[in-house]
Amino acid sequence: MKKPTSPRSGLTAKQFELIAKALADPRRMQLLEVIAGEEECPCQRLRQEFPVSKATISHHIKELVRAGLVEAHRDGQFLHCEIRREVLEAYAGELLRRAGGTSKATVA
Amino acid sequence: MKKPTSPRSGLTAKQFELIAKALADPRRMQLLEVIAGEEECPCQRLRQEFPVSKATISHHIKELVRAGLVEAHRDGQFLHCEIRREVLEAYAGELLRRAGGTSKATVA
DNA sequence: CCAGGAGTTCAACGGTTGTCTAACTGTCGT
DNA sequence: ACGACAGTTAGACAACCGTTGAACTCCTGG
Repeated sequence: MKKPTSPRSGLTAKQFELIAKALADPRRMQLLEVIAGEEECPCQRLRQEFPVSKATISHHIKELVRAGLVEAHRDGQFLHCEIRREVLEAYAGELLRRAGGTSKATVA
Repeated sequence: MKKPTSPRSGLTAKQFELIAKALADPRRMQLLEVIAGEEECPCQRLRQEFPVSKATISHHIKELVRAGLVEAHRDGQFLHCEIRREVLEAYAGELLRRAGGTSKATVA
């Protein structure tokens, strides 16, 4: 058995965990907020916004992508990040579904 | 400035962060699920459910309480845990509010 | 072709954290 | 009062993670 919890939200148990971990770091959350703020947010923008090295930015973006929270396309030498709201909403929904109990908790 | 992000959901920025971290650990999430499953869940129950030492359980519960996700009352030698759905829902709401962007994302 | 900039990868360091055992506190039944 | 049981605290250890600088690749403009 690989799926103890039924992914009614379209989220794998593993993915759910990855998202939770991705959201746990404050800096990464900030990055996500900025990415969500603009469509097709260039990676460069993030560096200007926060006092972190580009290696760190790269690392965080990789994690966000791994969690499925953002999608990254490469445009020449630039990398554009786009948030995947569906996934975030699915996470929020699954969260309430797991611990919501009596509350029907339907999101979005 | 102590509040860069306005807590429209009633969640402090700090609390938001605490909740995110509390939710990040898979085991803690499982504990929360069990707690949410029953009202007034006795601490003992959790030990039977998972193969972890009582010290670990105690630690996790402390974290959950610190995040405001559960409330614990002591009844004699027993400790009863109760989930605070309002807080969980507030977290889910704030999450979508921060990264939801275009989506209105109203929860509960 | 070459110089420079954008992003990735690597090895390393420091801090955080989940887990344990062991000792402790507090409560109940007898 | 004693012993058994529920939970807490302290200390220690291992694993993980965020962060960095440096070396690397790839793309672009001249």
